[in-house]
Amino acid sequence: MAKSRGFEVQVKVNGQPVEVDAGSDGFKLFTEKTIVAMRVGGELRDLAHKLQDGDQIEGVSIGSPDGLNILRHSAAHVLAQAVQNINPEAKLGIGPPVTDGFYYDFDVDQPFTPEDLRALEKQMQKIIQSGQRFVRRVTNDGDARVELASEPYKLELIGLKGSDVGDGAAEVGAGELTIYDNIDPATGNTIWKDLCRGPHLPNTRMIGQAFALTRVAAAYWRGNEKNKQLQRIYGTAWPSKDELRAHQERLEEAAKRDHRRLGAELDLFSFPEEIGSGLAVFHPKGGTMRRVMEDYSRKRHEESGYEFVYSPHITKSHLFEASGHLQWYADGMFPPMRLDEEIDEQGVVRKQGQDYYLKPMNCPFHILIFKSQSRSYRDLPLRLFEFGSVYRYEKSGTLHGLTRVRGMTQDDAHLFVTPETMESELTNVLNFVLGLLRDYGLDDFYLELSTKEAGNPKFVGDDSIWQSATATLEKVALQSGLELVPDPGGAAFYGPKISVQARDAIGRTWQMSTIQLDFNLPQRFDLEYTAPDGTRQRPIMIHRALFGSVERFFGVLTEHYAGHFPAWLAPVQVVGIPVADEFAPYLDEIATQLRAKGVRITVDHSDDRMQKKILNHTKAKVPFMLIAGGQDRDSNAISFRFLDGTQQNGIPVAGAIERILKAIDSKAQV
RNA sequence: GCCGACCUGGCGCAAUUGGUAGCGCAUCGCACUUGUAAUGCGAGGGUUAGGGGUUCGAGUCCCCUGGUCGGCUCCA
Repeated sequence: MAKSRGFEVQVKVNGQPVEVDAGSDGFKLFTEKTIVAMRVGGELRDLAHKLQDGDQIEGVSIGSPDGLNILRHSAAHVLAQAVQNINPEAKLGIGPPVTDGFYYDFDVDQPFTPEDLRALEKQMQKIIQSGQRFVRRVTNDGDARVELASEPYKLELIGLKGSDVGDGAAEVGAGELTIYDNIDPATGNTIWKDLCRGPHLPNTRMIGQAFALTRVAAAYWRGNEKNKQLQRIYGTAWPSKDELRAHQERLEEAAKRDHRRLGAELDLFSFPEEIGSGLAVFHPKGGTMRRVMEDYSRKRHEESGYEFVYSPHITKSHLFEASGHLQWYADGMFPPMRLDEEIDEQGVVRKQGQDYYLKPMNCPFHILIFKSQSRSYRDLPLRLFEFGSVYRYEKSGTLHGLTRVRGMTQDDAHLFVTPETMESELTNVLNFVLGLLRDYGLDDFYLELSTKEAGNPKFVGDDSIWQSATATLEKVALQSGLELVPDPGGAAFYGPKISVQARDAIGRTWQMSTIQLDFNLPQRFDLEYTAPDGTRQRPIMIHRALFGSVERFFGVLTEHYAGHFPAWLAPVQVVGIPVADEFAPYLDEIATQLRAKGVRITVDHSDDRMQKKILNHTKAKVPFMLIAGGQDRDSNAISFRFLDGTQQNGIPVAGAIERILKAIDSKAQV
């Protein structure tokens, strides 16, 4: 370390005062290899950044969220360099870190193939091992335009700057324009460079071996459908091979839970090609589960003051003109069926036809039920509930198993309330929703408040109405004590909403219930009730889906439980396995007793060996296996085998029945 | 909708440079009657997603349609 010549600067490192020579950089302060960057006065900087007197400094460890982003961002640069090594004609898009990894977009003539990824990984290895230094260089618009003349997308970013860039924020920050040079440590030559805000790892070598390119995809430049599609390469990078392996194992665990796979394995549902994309059929086992889910929901709704209504799947166009759906969301609806039109020989319409639409939402129907009679304030809150089948023409590329379909069943309720009761009703609804979700086994929530985006014509209705509605929702959400995350611009076109986000067993979050306030439809349909003073008043509508859609909720629960459902939901709750045929009648008799109590039980009469039966029913994830042989029959007992492989032998039949009923009743996962 | 990859008996997979479809599981039959994750033997089942083209010959090559997957966009 060079001795100071006459003056030193004082900085604070993690709050502790430290004196260093003038002109020192972060490498002087942090000798541990795990520190890859630093925060200076809160700003992320390269370790090569020169320290100033009075700087408040913290080291950024590679394993921290900031450190991981820097690692992945640097890996993205190396990927881009590798691509241009192999194909110098490739034009660079953007290359930011994302959750668990990074991507880089390229404009290339030939899309990348999976084989290209292997070659690119090798090329990246070479770059990483060559130990190139990432060196930050401040430039200006004019110079950068000259340097990057052959990179049209970078030029566009230079023109945009700061806050306008969206995803390009990793390239050009709000402050000065910078380029990172990749310097060959042996020669000092610049091997490659990229417009970038940084910071970066000091050296490519620090990326190490724990990275992988994972997939290729297309992505619109700057996320806009109207722009050219670039070819995107996704990768992942971690501080160590163990962490990379752990990440890959998490992906494998998620794949094992994939409801599309489990749906086929457990014979729950399928998507026959003959029906059409995004349209599911539920098989007997899935159907049983659905019925149980729905029945329980019905029971709880009934207890909570909801009334049950039914409405048809199709309607004449007028209803959706009145509701505004055809004006705003016709693209998301199936095209109309034109009925009753009569045309003469000359092709002239003799009788005007009628357009019928499949319904994408239930609300207009429930509104008509409200309007079927004069309403008094005594009728309110009126809570109308329906498992309503709706159809939405989702773009083919967005369909995904049961979680994104074209035909689904909403557990939909519309509540008509007075302004005075709106707040208490919203509170009730939120508590009801959370309580019911807990019964189905989800208990880790946060809330999202979706509000309108100023100036977007998609949102209909008065600003002042939006403001008061939003304020009320926020108040109710905060009272719940749950974490509340803002979602600006995420509102429905007719009003703001609270959505309940649930974390599943492996920490993924799913949007579940939504509670939406609507001041718009009551107005469009001219809804009224008579107030205590005899005046006519407009009710407020609350839209509320609890599962969201039954199909989607079914998929989420399947993934949450990995197919190992709690006994009350399991399609087959108990299976009897005789040690030999002669014990089957003994089990049949126990099965009769259990069936009388409403338990879903089968006795396996197949001529498989007992061991094979255990295998089969374990794979089918039946919560209780009841095994019976001579010892059990002699003592009027049975033996339990559970899915984790444990067993309890010689349990008296009466106790066993009680054990099973208790598990079902308590909604426990056995 | 856009880009790319893919589609072989119910399911999971094989089939050298285009040469005439195999395996495992499942299903069915027979035998076995067994104490906690696969008993043995045998049988049936595919116009290789559908259609068209190239070729003496197509699961293999080309085109169209449908569907699936990964992304982008969208998500009332």
